[in-house]
Amino acid sequence: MLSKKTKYALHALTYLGKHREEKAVLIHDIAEEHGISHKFLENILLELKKAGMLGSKKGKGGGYYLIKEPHDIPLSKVIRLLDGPIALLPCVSLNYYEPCAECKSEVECGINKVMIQVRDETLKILENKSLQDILEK
Amino acid sequence: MLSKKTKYALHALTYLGKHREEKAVLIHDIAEEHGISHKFLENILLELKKAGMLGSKKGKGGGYYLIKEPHDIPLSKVIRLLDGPIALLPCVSLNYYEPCAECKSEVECGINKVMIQVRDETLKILENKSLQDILEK
DNA sequence: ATAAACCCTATAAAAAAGATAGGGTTTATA
DNA sequence: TATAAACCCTATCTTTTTTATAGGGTTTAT
Repeated sequence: MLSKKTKYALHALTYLGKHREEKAVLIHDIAEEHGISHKFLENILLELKKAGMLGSKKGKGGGYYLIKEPHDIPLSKVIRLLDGPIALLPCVSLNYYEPCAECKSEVECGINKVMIQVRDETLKILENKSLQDILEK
Repeated sequence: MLSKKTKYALHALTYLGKHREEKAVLIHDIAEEHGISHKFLENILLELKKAGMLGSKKGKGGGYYLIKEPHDIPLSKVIRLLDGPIALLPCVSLNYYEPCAECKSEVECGINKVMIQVRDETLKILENKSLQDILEK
């Protein structure tokens, strides 16, 4: 399951996407819209900013705004940033690979073979669907 | 990511599948093979048993054994039993549905639409792949 | 009888997730 | 240029979930 962090991030991005004509959107407004803690959301927006998805303007009248076109923000990127691996096993993760402690041999293991299929089908969707698709619904 | 519980369960089932000619396999043997805590694994096997996937024999000379053909144990069932929902969002889970607190309207939300696709593609694999496939590798 | 092995429930420990706190820096504007 | 608004940053606390352990109960082959 996606963490709240990721869900909040997706909702925040959606909100920003819907308010693209505005120069900057306040954390406060996004938080209120979705009933999220202001401070918790702040941390998330900061991460999104560091990852290059958002821009911000400090000071009075400041706020956050998208700096990419919605179709250039794949959902896989958001999920990986906030939640880490998309794969169901560390040993088949493309971005966060780690061996499984309880597994003697990745070559002989039959479990990872299936999980590679799941990973690939999932990525086929999440790498091709973007914020644009969420906005269009 | 799959929890250790689920991973251990899959390894245990695999072990039992490989030792089907034996009448009963000891928890101890499975635990040792994969470096798992005996007692932790015991709880897991108990859950699998209650779910009707395993049989057991008490007393000296007892142990666990499969009571279904490996191809009749879909991976989706094991995962759902130990880990719960397979879907990435509670609001698109078929077996563990719950609304998302931060979401105002499921109809208007664009996020769940994508997650339904992911769920369906994932299930297409996990409901059709079984212990048999893991054993065959 | 005894020892081996599963059965069951409760609790503890560790890790992860979620949330909060508080001050720092920047900037529009009066 | 003082002030208030708003983002920036890091640390800590709380809660929840996951992982693991403990200890005794019951069954059964020998």
